[in-house]
Amino acid sequence: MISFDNFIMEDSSPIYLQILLYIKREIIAGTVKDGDELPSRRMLSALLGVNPNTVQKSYKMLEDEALIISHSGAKSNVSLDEEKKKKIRQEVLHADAETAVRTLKQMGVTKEEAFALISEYWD
Amino acid sequence: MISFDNFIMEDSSPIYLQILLYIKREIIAGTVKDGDELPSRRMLSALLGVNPNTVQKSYKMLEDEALIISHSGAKSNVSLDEEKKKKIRQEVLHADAETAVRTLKQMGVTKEEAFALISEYWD
DNA sequence: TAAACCGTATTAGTCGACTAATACACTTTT
DNA sequence: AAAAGTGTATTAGTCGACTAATACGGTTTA
Repeated sequence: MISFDNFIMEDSSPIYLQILLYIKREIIAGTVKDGDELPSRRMLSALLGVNPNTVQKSYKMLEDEALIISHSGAKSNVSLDEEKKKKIRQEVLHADAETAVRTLKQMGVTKEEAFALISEYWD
Repeated sequence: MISFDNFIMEDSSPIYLQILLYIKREIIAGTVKDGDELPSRRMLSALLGVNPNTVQKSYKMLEDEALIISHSGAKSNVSLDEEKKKKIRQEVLHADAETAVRTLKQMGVTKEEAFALISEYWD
């Protein structure tokens, strides 16, 4: 069962996108594997304090990307192979790194200062 | 006059916040200094292709934080001292670094891999 | 001085994100 | 078989972000 212990809700970004990204990042980390069971829409919505429809929207998008499979009436499961993993790794990791570099560079931070910052906030 | 050449509009985040953050990051970079002139609401909205009210909202929030001063009828100007600069540096740089580290760590990236990633996307 | 720009404000409307309540058919569990 | 949980769908409504059009008075500029 996928854990949402480390999920932190931001504002200024749609919740359904945050849930979507959280799951994708867990897939990249390898903590979520092929066949893993997802929490039900109702359970997760109760856990996060959001509406079931919001979770449903996240799950629907994941299903449209063929990253999960929903069996009507039963639990939903993760569906992964190496190709899919490589694809979302490229997609999410790329975007996150690019965004981080772009904002840091805009603020005039040098590469060495960036390393120092990363180190500082890593622990 | 503040330049918006490097401004890239994202979706999934309110435009008025993106403009606000862009200006704060330019202040941190030092490319925007005390007394600098801001583009007028109408000019910037035309440049970015958004509604004048959206820009007005960004400027109003900057004025509420005393980072800019608006003279009714005339141009608006940046208002900075060392204390303000230190404060927003702490606010924005802190948040950006923290977000970057949190997402990278969630994806199972090690500190060394993070350095390699930053290096890769830096140029 | 007159034109052109400026900041500010108001009103109305659209649209997406999200909530709320409910229903139905299917699967699993007891 | 019955109960509980599940995915899916529908309808209605709220709320914030954003657009659109317009107006007014002050400042700058030619």
